[in-house]
Amino acid sequence: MPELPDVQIFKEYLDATALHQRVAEVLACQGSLLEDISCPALARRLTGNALTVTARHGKNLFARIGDGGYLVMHFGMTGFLRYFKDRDKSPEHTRLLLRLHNGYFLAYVCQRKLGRIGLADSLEDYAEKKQLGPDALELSRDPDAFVGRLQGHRGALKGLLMNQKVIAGFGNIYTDEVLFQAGLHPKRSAGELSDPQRRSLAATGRHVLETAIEHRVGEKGWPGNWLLPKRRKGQKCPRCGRAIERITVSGRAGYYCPGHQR
DNA sequence: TTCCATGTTCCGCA
DNA sequence: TTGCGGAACATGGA
Repeated sequence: MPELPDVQIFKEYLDATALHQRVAEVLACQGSLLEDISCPALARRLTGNALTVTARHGKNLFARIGDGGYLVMHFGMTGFLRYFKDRDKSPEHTRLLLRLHNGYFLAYVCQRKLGRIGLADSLEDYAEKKQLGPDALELSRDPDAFVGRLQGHRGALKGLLMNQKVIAGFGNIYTDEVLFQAGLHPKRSAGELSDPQRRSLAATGRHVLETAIEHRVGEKGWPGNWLLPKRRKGQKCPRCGRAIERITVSGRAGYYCPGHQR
């Protein structure tokens, strides 16, 4: 689930729940998910402080610790946050569990352990360290910058959009949706696109991301004319009725409509 | 049992 | 040297 729209919703969830609540105790910590810090060191850093401000860059969620640096959370393929009052309701696969001064708990849950938790002095430092490209939502709102960012690449469009070093935020799911709505084949070479086509791709990307966030489509179900609810081989394309096909592009499964994506 | 899955990283090839 | 694509990683459900 956790691509840019999902992480934006996690951010809003954290803002509405655990934000400003001081951490009383770190009750669980999976060391293998931590980047460049130990569990005891992380616990020392968090205990007695509150998460005060949140931010997001691509698929990374940042939460400022007191007035110091940031806790950085990446959710892998299966991560999410949960805020709850009864410790017995602690979700399975909780990898970091905070007890807060108001008696509630905040859990970072990650079944497949592909997520990461770390610290950063600033968003800029972290983005540089991870070589992250500009945030996809911000970049798509600036069509000229988006066009410039895509120039000079010649690989498959799907791989390009999923490359976090080029643009941070699109994953496998939403890349399929953007290319579907843009009418572009996932294997189409990025180098073949004209600048007007790149500009149009920015508008489609912006529309998909904003719609997904505003309507919480990941939770509530996707619009019927989107690819995502039909993202299985043999389903009918909601635009032209052709059968959806599955191909492998840049090492990932891609679903597309051979009728109108070229 | 085998395959597949919304994540990133690493390695080999051109 | 750089860009691209595939394999590997950890875990569990179909």
